[in-house]
Amino acid sequence: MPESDSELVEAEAEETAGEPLVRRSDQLGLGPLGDYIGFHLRLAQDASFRNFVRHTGRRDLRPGRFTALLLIRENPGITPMGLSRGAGRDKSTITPLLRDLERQGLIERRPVPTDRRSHVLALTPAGQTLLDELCEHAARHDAELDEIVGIENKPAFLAQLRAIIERLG
Amino acid sequence: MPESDSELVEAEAEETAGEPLVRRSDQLGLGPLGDYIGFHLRLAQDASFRNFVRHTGRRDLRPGRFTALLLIRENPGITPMGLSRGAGRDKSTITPLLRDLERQGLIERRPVPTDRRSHVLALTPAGQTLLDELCEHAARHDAELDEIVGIENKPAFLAQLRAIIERLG
DNA sequence: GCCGGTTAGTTTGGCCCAAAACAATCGTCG
DNA sequence: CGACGATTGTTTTGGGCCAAACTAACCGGC
Repeated sequence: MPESDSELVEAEAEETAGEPLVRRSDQLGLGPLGDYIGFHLRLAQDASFRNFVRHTGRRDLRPGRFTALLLIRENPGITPMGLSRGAGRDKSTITPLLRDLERQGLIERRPVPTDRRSHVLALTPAGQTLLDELCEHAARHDAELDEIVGIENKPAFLAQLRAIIERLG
Repeated sequence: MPESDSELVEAEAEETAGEPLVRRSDQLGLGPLGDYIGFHLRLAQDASFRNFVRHTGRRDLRPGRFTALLLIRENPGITPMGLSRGAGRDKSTITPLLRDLERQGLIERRPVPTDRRSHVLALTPAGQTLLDELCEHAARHDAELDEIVGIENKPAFLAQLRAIIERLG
């Protein structure tokens, strides 16, 4: 009976003292990624995004909605195309966003007499109220970022982000 | 015939010397957004993302795929969950991503004998070849970012991004 | 051995986003 | 005036991403 029913045993010899077959997920190497600005930019933006949502508590009002409402308030007479450029989003992204905001009674679209293709956007009273509330959350959220970066470093940090935004247009 | 067929004319009196009805899109105000780190983080990440795609030329291989391939190469024996944590993506995002990479013949999934729930990921030769090519594009892309930020500022800049990632994790 | 809590991976549903195709309108130039 | 190119906004299509619900498998204690 020396080797009656053993056939698939040798496959495990690989494990001895060599690398483990399965890599534990808490000791990963990043390779070149560890030094890439782009990679860290992505992770930092994700973290900031999630923190914003955590602050507002409402999952239905993401940064995109907030940006839209704020730009509408700050720029009376803005059109969807203006909003698209100001928010850095494609116009095809703006259409359903405005449709939702309008359906929720937060904004109004008014026809503009000089150009029948376009229309002008404005906050409703409900929209202003909601925006005021969101602004508080956003301010607290960004104050956290200020603290992490360090107030004294903020101007330089913002300048670097702006340089990336402009030079890579 | 002093006023034979004119009735809807008075509506235009509003335009005189007051604010224009329609805001031109090249002179937008940002309000509080102009000082928000989060807002600039989002725009910078968008710009970096688009620049990466521009460098590779291929619209089907976004940064997410690149990150996955690189982490698989850098961490032999990595599992989908490890990849999820390393790349900072939800595990439900990883599933279709791996399915596609496998269908394209770029990666392999091997069963792991000690845990029948999981499997181990590995690059195929085709995957290695493609990754090598992508690495060149990625290096050039990130070198642009280095230049924009300024090599002497890069360590501090990366440290600030990492601080955001960790403290808001 | 078995049972409750945990973990790996998949599926489903929903939002955000962009590219491309399209209709309506505008401006201009002849 | 009238035609042509540019611009506004919508729709369609396709992808990435997340959260929650689900299945299968693991692991601990009893």
